Amino acid sequence: MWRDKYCAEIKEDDIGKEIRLCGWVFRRRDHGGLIFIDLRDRTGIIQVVFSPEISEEMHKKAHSLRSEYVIAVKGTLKRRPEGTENPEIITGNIELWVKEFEILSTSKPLPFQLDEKTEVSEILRLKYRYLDLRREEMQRNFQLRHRITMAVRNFLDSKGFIEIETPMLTKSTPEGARDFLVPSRLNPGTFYALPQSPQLFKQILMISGFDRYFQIVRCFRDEDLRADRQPEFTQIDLEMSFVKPDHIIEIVEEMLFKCFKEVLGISIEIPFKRLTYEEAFNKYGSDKPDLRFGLEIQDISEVVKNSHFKVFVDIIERGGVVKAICGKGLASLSRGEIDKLVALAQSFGAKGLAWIKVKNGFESPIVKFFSEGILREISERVGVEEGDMILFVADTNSIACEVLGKLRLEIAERVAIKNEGFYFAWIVDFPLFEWDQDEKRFVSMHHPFTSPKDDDLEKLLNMPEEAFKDPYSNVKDLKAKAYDIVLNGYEIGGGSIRIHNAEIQEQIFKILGISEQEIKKRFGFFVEALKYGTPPHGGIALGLDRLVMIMTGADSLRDVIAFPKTQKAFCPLSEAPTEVDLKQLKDLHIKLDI
RNA sequence: GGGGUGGUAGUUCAGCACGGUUAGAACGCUUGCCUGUCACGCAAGAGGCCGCGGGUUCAAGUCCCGUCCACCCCGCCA
Repeated sequence: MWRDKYCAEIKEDDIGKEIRLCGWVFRRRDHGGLIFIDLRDRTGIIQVVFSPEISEEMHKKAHSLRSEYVIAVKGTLKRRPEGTENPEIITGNIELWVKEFEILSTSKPLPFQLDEKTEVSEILRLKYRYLDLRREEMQRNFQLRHRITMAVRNFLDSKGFIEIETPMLTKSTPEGARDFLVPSRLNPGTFYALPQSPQLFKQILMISGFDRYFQIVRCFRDEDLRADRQPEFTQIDLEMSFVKPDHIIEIVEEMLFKCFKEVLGISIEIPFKRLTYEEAFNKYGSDKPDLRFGLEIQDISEVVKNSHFKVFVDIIERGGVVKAICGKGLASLSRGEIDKLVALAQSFGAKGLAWIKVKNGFESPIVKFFSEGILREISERVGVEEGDMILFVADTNSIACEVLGKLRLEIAERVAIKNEGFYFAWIVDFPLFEWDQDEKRFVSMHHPFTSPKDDDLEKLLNMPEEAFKDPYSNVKDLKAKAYDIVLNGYEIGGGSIRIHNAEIQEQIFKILGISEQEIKKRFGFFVEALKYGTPPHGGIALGLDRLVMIMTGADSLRDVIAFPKTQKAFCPLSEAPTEVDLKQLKDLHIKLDI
């Protein structure tokens, strides 16, 4: 053994003992006479002292120490002289007087400093990720991530779940996100896909009788990246047989309760709030509402339909709505800043954005179209105070809500009104399908294996084929046994009760416009499996990375994934992706066309 | 695919609106001094393709066009 203990685990009861430590030279303070080194490992730092009075030779050698050299030291632990204690660090009352030490490894001067003083560009941090990960903040994030996964594993194990691995080389599925493809050398011209999720396999495990499955599993989606989206990410995936939505919801609530308790020492409030999809959409313009603040969207169509503002009246008459939110603190915006806000609303899909400042009365070019009574009524509904601004979008309900929902987030970002803490909610009663304008067909809102609500089963099976191609048919009204879990405005998970009946499954595929031939080719194995005694089952997948991100307070997934990718899905450390040898391509029967 | 912000010593940034001597600061690095520091201190020094390409101009870090990269967002994606 090189060492007796970790640096920050040394306590005052070791005073007087001879102790061996290993670690990295964090900071050195060379006084010529005395040399102080902050020795660092994953637990923290401790001050070690090199004095010529202890060893002339070692003191001389210590002059050559530089940042991030790896050293092993042996010496006596002493209490620091009175007045030299450092209350900022755990080991601030003690220090190790070095008798002997060895330089195990030297380091080039660093491309960036490892202290938390300056924010370093991410590309550089990722290129030298091994250095970045040495930083205390990163060490903390990954230790926390580990404790979260341990809490999850222990909890699910205690509830009788078994962890089973599913293939990484699997089958491409046409619905959902773009697949990452892997060419098969042994089967020229064919490809595996990396899993977007283990969806079908975990359902087959239910058919196999495992009853309760879970997996902490990597998933892959070849879509554009965001701060909260990486091309590969990790899910806490679980599935149970003989359950209804409430069973899944309760087990997830209990799991998260244990997780927050064990890892952060926080008792979150369960059960979580539940919102229907419709409520969430109408109040917050989103299916993942951030409930850390108010600023709810208000429908004021009734109030303004008798006003003289023709734009609003016309839209209402054509079946549209007028909705508004409180622009907290925005009355001070200049005309130019308002123009920018309007442009932002337009970039979100609105035709325009009307506004009224609340500033010594009401101030706006459109104020003349409204009576004092109407203005007061609107103000009251929207909840504006002096210094705020009322923002209106008049459009179809879905556009009005979506645009105001995005503006709501923008406003909260600007005026910092978000509460601290963890605001969970379940979003339930999702539509089973939504209309895809590009493809001119219905697509699954969740995925094609989601069970309709019991009340809608009859309707679904008797749905005439003409309805499948009609965006206004009552296909859009069918509800799913699906639930999403939302935390602080992030969707951290989603699941559903699945279809366990081949007839219903085939009907769903028909509505999706997937031909029988296609069904057979893509999902044949699965539809066949459904016919051999399938228990009712359902499950959920939680985004582990997002959960860790929120629990650590990080604002990007990149800070909780050890080796993440940039927005162009590039890994600055390994420089993947790269070109490959022609020979490799030949083996795979692939010719490039670029 | 689209919009926004940024790219200047190793790092973080200033300089750019108004083009003009030798491109600055802080931290880091190197050397020397320093026995109680802890973001140690003091002194000296090294360090620049101003992202890349083109253009305007007597003159470009600064203006114009293009391009690449990073980040944030829309589309896309559970």
